[in-house]
Amino acid sequence: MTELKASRAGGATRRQDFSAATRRDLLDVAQRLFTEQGYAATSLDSIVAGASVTKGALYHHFDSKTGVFEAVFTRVDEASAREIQQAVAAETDPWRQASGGLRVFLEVVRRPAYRRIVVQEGPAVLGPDRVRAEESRPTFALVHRILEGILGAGGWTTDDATVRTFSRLFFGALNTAGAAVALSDDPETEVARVEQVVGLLLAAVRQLVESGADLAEVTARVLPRDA
Amino acid sequence: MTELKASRAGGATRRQDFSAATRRDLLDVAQRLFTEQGYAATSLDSIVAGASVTKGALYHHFDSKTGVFEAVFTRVDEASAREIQQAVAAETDPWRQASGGLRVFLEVVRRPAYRRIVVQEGPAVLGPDRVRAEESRPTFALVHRILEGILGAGGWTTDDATVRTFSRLFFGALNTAGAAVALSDDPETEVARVEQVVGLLLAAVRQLVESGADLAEVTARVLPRDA
DNA sequence: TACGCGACCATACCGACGGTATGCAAACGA
DNA sequence: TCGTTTGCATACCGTCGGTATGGTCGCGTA
Repeated sequence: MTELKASRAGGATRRQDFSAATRRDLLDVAQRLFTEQGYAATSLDSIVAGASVTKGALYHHFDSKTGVFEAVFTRVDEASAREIQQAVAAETDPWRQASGGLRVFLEVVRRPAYRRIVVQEGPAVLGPDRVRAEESRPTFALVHRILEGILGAGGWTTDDATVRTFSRLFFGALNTAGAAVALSDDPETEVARVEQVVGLLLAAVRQLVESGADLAEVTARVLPRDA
Repeated sequence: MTELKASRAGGATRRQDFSAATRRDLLDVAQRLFTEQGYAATSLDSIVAGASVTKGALYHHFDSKTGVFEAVFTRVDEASAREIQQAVAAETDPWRQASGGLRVFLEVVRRPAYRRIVVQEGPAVLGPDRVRAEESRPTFALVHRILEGILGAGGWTTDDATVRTFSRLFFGALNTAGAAVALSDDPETEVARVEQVVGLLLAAVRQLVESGADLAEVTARVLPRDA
């Protein structure tokens, strides 16, 4: 991949540089193949062939095929989170943060790597134990923080558990929205529609929050606890 | 599985009865194993062994391993949709329909078969082409119809595409909510939290809808289209 | 009732894949 | 310079999804 591997990138010794280079090459090829063909259809042989190494090298750096996927998954997710974070950090008002973050997220989610690896195949490959640790995912943490700011605004202090549940719901909605956008024939107008709907939801929540209504009471009115 | 197969269940000829019985046995075993071990970890050999047949029988009824999964997927999804449909049909008011449907859905989604096969592994195994046809899924159709009623109430007629996008977002939120509930240490209180949050969202939307506000305008206010 | 036919399924086999055991060379610390 | 360890290559195995082929028994028909 890299013609002459890395020429003293930053590691202490030469050995470490070469090692890190082959590891990076493996991850690059794996990410490409996973994105193009999916996890199941991508063989380890094709990965090592693409990186011009053998399976010995792969199993030296990773413990299994799932391990390779997990490393790719983490890398893609972190890169996306960094990108969104930039847009969020540019604003201070929670609502404007949400606005900017949403726009960048809808941009990121259209990229094949994020969509296929993180959204589509990630949960199935890594399993529920990993999804359980969704709180540790950087993109989710971003959404959670923004929603904390929104729900906390106006002195609307709800307990942490509810905010976390709210974040999970919202995060799930965003992911499926992203999938819908990515698969759409006309992504541009689909993005516009998603922004409208999310805007509607946020506006509705905002109005309710700023009205100072009580959560439990409002909920009970809409979803009556019949006998 | 069934001791003496089916004894003239409903088919015209005896041959068809036996055939349908083995097919059903295969699906039963496959559903159990897919639920317990997941798609990848379930071998066709274990399926045919559980049904006391051979691979010849399996490949006579299905064209591939994915075909078996798809059949199981459809069966589980349809059964769940029927169950939810009953709760929905018991009400006429769209909001009460949503309330009842949500409660049953949160019950269904806690069952391992639905969670693992439909929510967790379905999208990854069947691929985006199938997810693209999400509109054809019975559970989604249910959500879509209810939300049509809600958004259409009060004369709030939005175009079909927006309603569909809204439904997709909401459906995605419900699925992740279901996963969160199923994986929770304390499912009961988690269900309560999800109902609160969904209630909050519905209440907020309801208030906004009934206020007769304009969608585009409201959205623009919350998510400003900066330069 | 004899019979030919086709649905239904069993058996045997193949190539590919994930994973492991072992060997080896070169770079590192001393 | 020398032993050690790190980084990787090679050879191999068990398992799995899928296929090709053959057999058998129920069923419509004459």
